[in-house]
Amino acid sequence: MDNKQIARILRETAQLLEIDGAIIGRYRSYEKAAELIDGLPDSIEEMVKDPKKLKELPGIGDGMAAHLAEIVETGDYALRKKLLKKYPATLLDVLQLQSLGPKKVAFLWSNFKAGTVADVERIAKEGKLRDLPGFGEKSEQNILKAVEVFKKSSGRFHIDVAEDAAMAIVAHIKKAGKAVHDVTPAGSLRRGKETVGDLDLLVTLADGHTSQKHVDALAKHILEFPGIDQTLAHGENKVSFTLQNGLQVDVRLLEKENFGAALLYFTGSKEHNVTLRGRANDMGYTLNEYALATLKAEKRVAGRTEEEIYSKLKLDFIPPELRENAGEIAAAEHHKLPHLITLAGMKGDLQMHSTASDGKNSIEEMAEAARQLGHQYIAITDHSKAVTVANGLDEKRMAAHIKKIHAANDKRLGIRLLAGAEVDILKDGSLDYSDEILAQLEVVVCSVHSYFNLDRAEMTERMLAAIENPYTQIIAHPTGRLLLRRDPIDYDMEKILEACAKNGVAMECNSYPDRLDLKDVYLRMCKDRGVKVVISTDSHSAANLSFIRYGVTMARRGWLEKHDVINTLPTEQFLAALRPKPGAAKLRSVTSKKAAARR
DNA sequence: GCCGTTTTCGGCCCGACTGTTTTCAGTCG
Repeated sequence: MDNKQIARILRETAQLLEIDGAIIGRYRSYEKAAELIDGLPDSIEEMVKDPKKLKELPGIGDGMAAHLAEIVETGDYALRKKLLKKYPATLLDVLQLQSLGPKKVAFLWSNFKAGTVADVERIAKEGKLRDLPGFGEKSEQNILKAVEVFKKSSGRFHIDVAEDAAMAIVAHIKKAGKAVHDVTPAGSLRRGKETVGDLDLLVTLADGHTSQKHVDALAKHILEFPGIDQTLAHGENKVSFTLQNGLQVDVRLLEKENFGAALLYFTGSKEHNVTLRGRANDMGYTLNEYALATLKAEKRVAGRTEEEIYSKLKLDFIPPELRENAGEIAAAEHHKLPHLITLAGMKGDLQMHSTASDGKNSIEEMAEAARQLGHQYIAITDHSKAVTVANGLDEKRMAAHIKKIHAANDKRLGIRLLAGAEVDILKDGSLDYSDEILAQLEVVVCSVHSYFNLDRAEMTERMLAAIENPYTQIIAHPTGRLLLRRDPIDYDMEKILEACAKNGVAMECNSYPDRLDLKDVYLRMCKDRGVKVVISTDSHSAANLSFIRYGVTMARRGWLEKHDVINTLPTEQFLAALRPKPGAAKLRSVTSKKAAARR
């Protein structure tokens, strides 16, 4: 059982304990243990073998160590089982409803045996909620709205949708003129999470425009944004609203003096913040969204920038993409943070489609758009024949298409065009083209588009067969996930990455906002295991090529540095870093033998 | 349940906002 799973079990325990009315400290200790384990580089499964070492971890005592041992051994533990006898697991769904917290959930459970979202909806619709203590007509309405949000979706949005909305709102707020010093997106958008639950925007007030009168006027202006569906809150320094697509937006109005503390606070993640505040306490400080201050005298020591707060906490500056409490704080303390890859470092794009299959633009149009982005090379990778719905190319068409790509390359378009294909990995793991065609391709990108539901063992075998095929160079959108729509395919990632490392096959970090596949944890595994990564867009139009910025963001979330990603290399070096073609490998070994003979 | 050079008992991150209350509990991020 990995750390994430253990952390989830502990977090669930904390929530159930809170519903159960446990005192704050008791459930906090489970939350804290979950936070700690979530961000721990070492495996708990290993650590339970040595209870003494386990108990050296802050927040792990005798009790928690015993729980952990039981969880690792049996997959569950007595306390959680006991709680789940008392309360249904579906109460955790109810707890997710906006405006319902542990107290009210417990109340509804004990008085109405309301254990599911559907139960709560029914009771609210019958109008039974409004007369209960602590409830009223308004909270009844809010709960019904929350039920709708819960039913409609996971309540999350693709990163491009969130980014577009943020840009539009920022532009609107800036129209307020000289009252606004700056507008900065924070929250999960700033951390580059692949989906965003709500938008957090920080508005810093210009000097001389900080009185409540000014703030009120500005808030009024913000609430005139044309895309607003509903205003949720309108306080002294915060306005919240939902957009017509359901995305919730929180805008905070603050003084420049507090900007750094607020940015840190509202960027999160929550777990990162909690850990930072704990560290602050240990060092004799207290940290809130206004400042870092001394605990005793409450004397302000930092707050204008994030940099000065990290510095006072004796930490290197932590890039937002890393703030997930996944070991970044320890790394910052020991000056071990990675030098993250940047968009400017990208030199090519290895997956895109043209009008030959399901793309919207010609080879030349894709080339020109890529050149304008500053790329030195791109691979045109249209679909193979198995993907009939995408007008995949059979061998004859592909042979002609390869010639067409070479011909376009000869036109000297200011960018190197590589003849590639996105070759389907068939059900049995074989590739959708003959070796003859594969040998003609300069870049062979392989991916799964069918039979997503094979069992884990079969899927692992299928992927291993594809990776061991000597023509395979890159595995595209490796888990096949579609964010908010389709779960990743299930296989043994450890085994797959081991095979990739052994065979020199690169894993794709897919930049398309619906995919963003691989996820951060797997990218980090690639790095740790020496698996090469390429960042590609999977573009289906020239406009999509700029999506590469999302891929770079994901790579940063995966702690990747320039040297981890091979399409940061110039053309010839990149080609040399790709897995050599079977013919080329033979050639190379012959020449090296000759060289050896000469010596 | 954990922790301690102010504490072995009494705290646990912290402040804003809402809605239901008439001074504050509950929720949220």
